[in-house]
Amino acid sequence: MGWEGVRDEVLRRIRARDWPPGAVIPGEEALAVEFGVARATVNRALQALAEAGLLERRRKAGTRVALLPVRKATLDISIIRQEVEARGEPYAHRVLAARMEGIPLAAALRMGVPAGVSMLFLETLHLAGGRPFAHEVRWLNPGGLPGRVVPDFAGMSANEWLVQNVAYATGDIAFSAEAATVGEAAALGISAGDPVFVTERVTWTAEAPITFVRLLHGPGYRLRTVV
Amino acid sequence: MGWEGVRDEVLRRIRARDWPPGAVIPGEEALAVEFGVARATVNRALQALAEAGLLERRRKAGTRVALLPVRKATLDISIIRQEVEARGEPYAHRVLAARMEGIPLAAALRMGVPAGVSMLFLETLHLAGGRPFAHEVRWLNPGGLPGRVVPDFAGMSANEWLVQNVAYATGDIAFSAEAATVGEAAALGISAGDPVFVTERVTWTAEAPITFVRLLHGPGYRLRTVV
DNA sequence: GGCGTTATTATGTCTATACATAATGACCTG
DNA sequence: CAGGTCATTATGTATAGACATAATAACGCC
Repeated sequence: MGWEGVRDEVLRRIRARDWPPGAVIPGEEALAVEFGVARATVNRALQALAEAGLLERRRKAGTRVALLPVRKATLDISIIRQEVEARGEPYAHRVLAARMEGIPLAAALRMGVPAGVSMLFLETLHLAGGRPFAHEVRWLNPGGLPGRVVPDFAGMSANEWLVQNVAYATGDIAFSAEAATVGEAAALGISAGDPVFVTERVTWTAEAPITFVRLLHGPGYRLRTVV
Repeated sequence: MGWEGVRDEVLRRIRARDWPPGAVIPGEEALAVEFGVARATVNRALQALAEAGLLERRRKAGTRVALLPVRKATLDISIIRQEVEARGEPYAHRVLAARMEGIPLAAALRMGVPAGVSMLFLETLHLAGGRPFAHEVRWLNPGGLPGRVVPDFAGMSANEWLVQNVAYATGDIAFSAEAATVGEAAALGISAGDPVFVTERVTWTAEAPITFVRLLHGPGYRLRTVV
């Protein structure tokens, strides 16, 4: 029995309530003996279950079944082009605006910089099969970029360029539902006031804030967790 | 240097483009020698980075820096009561409807059962500080529950009861933005057509589908990733 | 009894070694 | 040259043993 086998058996016992919520389960040593494996193998299995939120582990106190397991859902944040192509539709994008501009307060707060700082403002429309798929508004901090060089984003969207050139950064993401403004509705080909799915993302490197992007998807868009 | 140290150093080299996207990085053995640790320690570090989507590993082929790293965002799916209380507001809920009913096609498709099967239909309003916080519509399969016993959900919401009693199940989650119907708007105290943030969740155990729930959050709600 | 100190203990991690597994690339054969 | 076979190789996993760490429980002191 490998560590996945141990994991599955422990999971089975949790689900079967052999070990009810809140109960302390046997120690790694005991389980290792029972399953006939090394303690390290049990450790790997229990760590995986703890990571998933089903077990709570504390040194000395032992391992217990989580009382209110926090289910962790994971989302794949992929490039919009990939997302569109995965639907079997041809991707295209149009840059609607690209200019240096002082950033407004809302964006400044999220990026943790003073309002009014000059950044590159980008407005982009992403198309799937020729129809509007997502509307993107972005502030980009040129000072945080390698070589401080910014391409025009005609050939490659900022989304994709950043992933390839400033990738491996950290960030926060928030999702919400909002009513489309007149301008947003026009870009997406919907009516003002229609509900839009909003993704807001802030990206930093260790040194500097990189970008704040606000992405709008029109009606019909669904964001799904990966299994 | 522990495995986290190795992970951080590898991450640093990726970000610094010492190892550019697509490049094959040295093998575990070589890195172990370089860092002066055991191969198992390097393995742990590289596995963590592969899990995060920054490295791609294949037996024999080696480890390479991901060309288009798929960033994985994780969400904590907590109990609504906890979510409300975390905001410092008192939680309450009201069961608006609870009756056996044949499930409609949309719910049947998502649960993978024939339409019209009789299930418990629940409509619940979750309140934060006395104001509507979320509107919940749920179909619950009594056959999948332990002892086939279903409480009334006056004292504890179905949300919380399920987590405690049928927990550790698997599920799919999808998010979208929709316009509130007249009935939904009335329940949430908003206007019909206002954008609502919709969470749809299907839950199974190994044996049977358990529940399909559609959760509506009014304007102002934001779903955030955990760091 | 209250409180600070110490011993104990379960998990966390590292090591060295070994074998398993998958996939590549070279080799061989028709 | 096409196609199949096999050796090679990097990762995947298991092992026993050891020490580190954190947190509880026991102890002793006042």
